[in-house]
Amino acid sequence: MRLSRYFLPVLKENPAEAQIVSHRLMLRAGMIKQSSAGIYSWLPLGYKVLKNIEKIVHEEQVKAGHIPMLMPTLQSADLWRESGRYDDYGQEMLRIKDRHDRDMLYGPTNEELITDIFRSHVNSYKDLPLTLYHIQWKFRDEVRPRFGVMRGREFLMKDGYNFDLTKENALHAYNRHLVTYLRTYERMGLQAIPMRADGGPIGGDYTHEFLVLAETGESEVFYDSEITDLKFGSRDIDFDSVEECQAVLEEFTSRYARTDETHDEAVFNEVPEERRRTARGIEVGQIFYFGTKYSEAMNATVVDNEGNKVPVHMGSHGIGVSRLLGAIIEASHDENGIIWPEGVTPFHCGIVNLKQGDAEADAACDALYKSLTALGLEPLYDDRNERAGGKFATMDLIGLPWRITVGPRGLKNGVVELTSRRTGESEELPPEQAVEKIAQIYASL
RNA sequence: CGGGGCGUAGCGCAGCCUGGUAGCGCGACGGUUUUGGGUACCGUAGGUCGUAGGUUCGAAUCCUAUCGCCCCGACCA
Repeated sequence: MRLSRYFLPVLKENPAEAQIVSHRLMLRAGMIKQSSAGIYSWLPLGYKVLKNIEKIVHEEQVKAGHIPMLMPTLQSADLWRESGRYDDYGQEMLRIKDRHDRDMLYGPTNEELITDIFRSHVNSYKDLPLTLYHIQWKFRDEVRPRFGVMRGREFLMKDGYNFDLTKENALHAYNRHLVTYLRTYERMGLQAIPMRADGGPIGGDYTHEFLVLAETGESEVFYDSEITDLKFGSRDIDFDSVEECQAVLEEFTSRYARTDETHDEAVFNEVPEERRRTARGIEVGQIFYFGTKYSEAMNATVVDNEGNKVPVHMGSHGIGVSRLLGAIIEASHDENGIIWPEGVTPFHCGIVNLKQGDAEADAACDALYKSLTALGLEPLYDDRNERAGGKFATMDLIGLPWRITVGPRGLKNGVVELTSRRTGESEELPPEQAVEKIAQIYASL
């Protein structure tokens, strides 16, 4: 993409409404525009990152055998009356009447809908196990939306639901989700720590929240410092293997790690003092096993191998897709702007032409652009007639992890400059080597 | 929902107390200049001061109502 033809409304000054760094940077980098309290338009750059995150979530779910689908945002109140949550949910639920005066609602979550779909079409234990998920917009009418997309009223969320014959099978699904979530967050350049959580209104004894450590996090967290040394890495997991998934669960959840909701000072004090950490965290996902709570209320049953009608064991699992943008920025930025991890960056690299209009520089940039594109990479070429300082400032602000700087001075020696946004380190290379190096970096992800 | 604050040009703000021709910086646009980290100068455009009502000869300014937004707290898959 040529910047002169793109839509990237960057702001030089900080908008008054934004207090925390991710919100400020998203507004300044032209990623979002507030439409009303807690509701945002996603401008092209923000939309690109949102789609990249969504893609990673999909890929990891599909790898584990979970099946994508899509349920509507607007739901009938009837199903919610059946589960008993129409009255329980309170004012957070946006209630709407249609022209026939029927009660509708903008879904804050989808347990009711998915359970209804399940019971309509699944009757036998032979159809289990089954895990369905979707990535869809949700609406929760928060009393006080804040922190930009981190606590909006409208937000994009992946929510998945597993249906199993037995508790054991459902717990395997739980573990499988834990594994997929660890991989998902790592691919986005995040360390998200599974912490024992509170069941909340959904209930359930088995639940973990995934927390990204950040000063601006809403939850206070307590953990054993050994846990931050754990990496999932590129290990291969057989998702059908109960033992393998269970082993991952044990590896990642056996050390102390809890939010303030479940924190137990006495247990915490058993951790050696030098390893005890207190910090703040951003919740970016949660997994639940809640047994037969919804299946019983909504009559979602299967016939087992002895001919008995039994309620299915269920769990639900969520990832806050839109919230992740804020979380990633909170975890990865500096005073000049965002620093995107390679896994989610909106463009693979930037090309800065220091002297627009100089025939040699223009030609070198065009050539770089072509070679990168030919390799399947997407560069953002700043071809505006701006001064170098302005171009650098824009690139730093929008946070592309790699930048190729092209100017007449370097071209005289046959080199361009390749700069890492994260470290700020530069090296001078012939253009084709710079392209190759970037290609290698992305190929190794 | 309790407490606090703010709505004046695209963005950031001053002016309001003490009523009298609506300002500044950045940005945009045109030009000159400059060109390796937000260059300098000249010029231009852009606001019925959130909205409605009231007081007044006269309201951005005072009064009332209302809408919106932000912050702290409570709340929160």
